[in-house]
Amino acid sequence: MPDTEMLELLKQRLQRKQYKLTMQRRTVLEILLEHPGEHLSAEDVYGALRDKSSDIGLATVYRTLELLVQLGILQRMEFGDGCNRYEIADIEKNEHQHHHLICIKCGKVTEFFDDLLDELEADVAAKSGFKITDHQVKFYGYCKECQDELENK
Amino acid sequence: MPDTEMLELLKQRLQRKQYKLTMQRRTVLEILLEHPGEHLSAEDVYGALRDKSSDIGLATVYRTLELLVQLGILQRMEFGDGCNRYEIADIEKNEHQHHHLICIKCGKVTEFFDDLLDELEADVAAKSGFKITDHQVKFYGYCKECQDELENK
DNA sequence: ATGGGTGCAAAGGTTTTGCACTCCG
DNA sequence: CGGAGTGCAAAACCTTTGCACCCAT
Repeated sequence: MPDTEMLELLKQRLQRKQYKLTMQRRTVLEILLEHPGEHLSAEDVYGALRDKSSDIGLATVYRTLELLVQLGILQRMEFGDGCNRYEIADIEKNEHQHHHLICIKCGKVTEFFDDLLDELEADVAAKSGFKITDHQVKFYGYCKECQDELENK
Repeated sequence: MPDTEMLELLKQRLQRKQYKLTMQRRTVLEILLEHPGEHLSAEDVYGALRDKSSDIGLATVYRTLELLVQLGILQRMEFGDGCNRYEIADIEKNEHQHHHLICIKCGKVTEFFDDLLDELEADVAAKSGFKITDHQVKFYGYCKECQDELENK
């Protein structure tokens, strides 16, 4: 989805709930759009803002990130390093889902696209009675580089 | 796996790394074994310990829980309520994997057993080059009770 | 103009750490 | 016995909150 469409989506979803479109909200979304495939923490976003000489308070960053999650524009996640991380959500339903591969040696997080999970989701919904709206999958293991390092010792 | 076997496993894995078997470590494991299917936070464990008039410091509870995770005896997880939670890990490889269903309305967390994920895991490993050692799956949605409540309004 | 949004600083909650003392191996 | 493990309190972190001021609608 192009950046201009994302801004449009933000406007729509804010309006629907009578929220205001402020410079801060637009700028935080911009930062996330400029870092695809990364998983930014509130502090990361705050840093990126200062680099842009955009003066937005840290509390506002926290508030905005959570708001964008509520609007379904961002997805919140965490990889065990003690803080929440955010990235642009997979908006289109027919888009490939993406999961995370977390290296337990170097900590690197990479993305993996796949939709084998649809089957599992349907199965879970049928058997459990839950009405599933979202899922999150994390795989832990050793990335290629760390495997090589381990072998060369 | 019976409780006595888990204690045996703890002894083995501690010994292998030259760690000591202390009363505190045994007792924390006991607490976790006494709460199957729950997802205890450090504070929860600390509370359960005081109920048992077992006097263990909160810092030790934190240290012990992390140690047990390193030993592969516990699994760490979090459900977005701001603290880490722990439960006995699925030790046997041929055991059914268990996933978590998190109600986004009432917050209830229920377990779901399934091993459809083996297929996905193999696929991910083949395509990504990651050597996968573990995975974690969370489904978000509405539990049966909350669905009913929403319909009756 | 008016109520939601923001910035700042303070407070809150969870987890980690430093250090003297304890106790397992 | 010696060093890992523990308890306590303090510190470190991330995140939330109260309040006066600002600015989209």
